[in-house]
Amino acid sequence: MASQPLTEYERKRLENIKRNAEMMASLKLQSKALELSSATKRDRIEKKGYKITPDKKPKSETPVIMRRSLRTRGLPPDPSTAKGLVDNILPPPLKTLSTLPPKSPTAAKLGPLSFQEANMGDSSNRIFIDSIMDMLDNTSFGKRHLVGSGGSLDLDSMVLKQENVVSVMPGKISNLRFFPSDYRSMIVAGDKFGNIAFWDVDSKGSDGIYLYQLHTTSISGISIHPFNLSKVFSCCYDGLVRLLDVEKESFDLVHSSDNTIVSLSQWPQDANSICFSEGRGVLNVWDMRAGKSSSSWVLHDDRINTIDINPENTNLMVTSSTDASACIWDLRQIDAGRPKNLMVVNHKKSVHSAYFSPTGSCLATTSTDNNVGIFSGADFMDKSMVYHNNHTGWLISSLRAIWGWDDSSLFIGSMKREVDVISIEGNTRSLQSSDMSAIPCRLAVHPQKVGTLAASTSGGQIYLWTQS
DNA sequence: CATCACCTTAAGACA
DNA sequence: TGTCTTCCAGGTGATG
Repeated sequence: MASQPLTEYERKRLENIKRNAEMMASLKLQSKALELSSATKRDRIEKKGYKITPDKKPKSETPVIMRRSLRTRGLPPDPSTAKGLVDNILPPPLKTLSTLPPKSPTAAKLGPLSFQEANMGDSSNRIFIDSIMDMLDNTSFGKRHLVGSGGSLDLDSMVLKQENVVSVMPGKISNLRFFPSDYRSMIVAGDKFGNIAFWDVDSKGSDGIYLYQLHTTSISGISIHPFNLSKVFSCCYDGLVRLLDVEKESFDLVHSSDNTIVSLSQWPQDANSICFSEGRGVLNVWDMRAGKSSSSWVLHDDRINTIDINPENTNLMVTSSTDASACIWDLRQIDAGRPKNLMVVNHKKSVHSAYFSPTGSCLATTSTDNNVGIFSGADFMDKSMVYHNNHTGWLISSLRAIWGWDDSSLFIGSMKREVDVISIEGNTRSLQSSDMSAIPCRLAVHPQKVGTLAASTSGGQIYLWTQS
């Protein structure tokens, strides 16, 4: 501690901070359970009404309330949130504040989290479990990609029905995925409060949304194994990686780190390994059986935002990084202690995503330098840069171009509250709907259902586009 | 060179 | 309707 004399003001401020810290510490655990039940009900009750009329909600409180109570009660143990809380009480100097909350490595539970204690919603764990089980039992795995159906997708037939504008969770959605099931449409989404929501789209009833808090800060990645639907992983800036275990009715702890975990991926042919990025540029390959890292490489100079494995040649991995590059690696060949670098894509600014196309023969990158890079042809040598406004600021999740159901087009959210569709030739069209009242920043396509696309917002909503 | 303060931005809550 | 808070982006410009 510096030995500076404290002014009256400063002393008071410190008291407040201390008080807050104590309050948070004491509430940390129990408040979670408390939140769960209280917030839960509200959320659930509204859900239906909210679902149908996203514009207004007269008497009933929307789930958003939950967000508020969460923070007000000091649930979040992490420093950044604590800072915000203190700021509310004492406006002026945030300067010293940043130093005050000792970077506590989060108060996350370092162990499995039961459905019971993680459930933030009103929905029954039993129904959730049954739904998942039902999906596991009835999903068949044929060819994963509907390749070759080129041109079968008619954008004009894609619609956003009003009932498919749904508020599934309180916070900004940072990630979403479809379960790769031809039997059922189920979406998993993660938000900035560490919540994971499962939306069972086909359950048209009042229920169908299951909300769990697995983490303490923003979810940074979700991965579902393409052929093993029970392998649902989540990772978070809080340094944890968790795995859904339906049979044990819990979210297991796979790994905990002092560093942030930024992205996560799996190999199509191997359900016993995962890989995730950690801190500034580190990539870990994790052996699930051994319960430890089997490889760890520094691949970038800054955070790795996405990791993607080539579906055709699973030795190829592509990473995108804040260091303004995206790289393709050959995992078979180790070169100077790390995988051989086959290709570097240079952008002028941070690269927020890099994804292989469904056939694996193309690559798409998205950067805040306002370009979407498209690479095709032999060794991805045919390159084109398509201008696209990717400037989101920090309130909206960065935009990421994802591939549709074949190699012909990319989908990416637009600041104009539209979903832009970029053809591989570089032409841009867009999906528009007056029901998209917010920016659809993160997207996901249903692997088995052509024309079914989900877009998420900073307000916890999902727009589900379908083919009419 | 590394760290820090500050600003931008959209969206919901609230007055 | 206007105002206020958000907050792990990222650039810029100042400071140590």
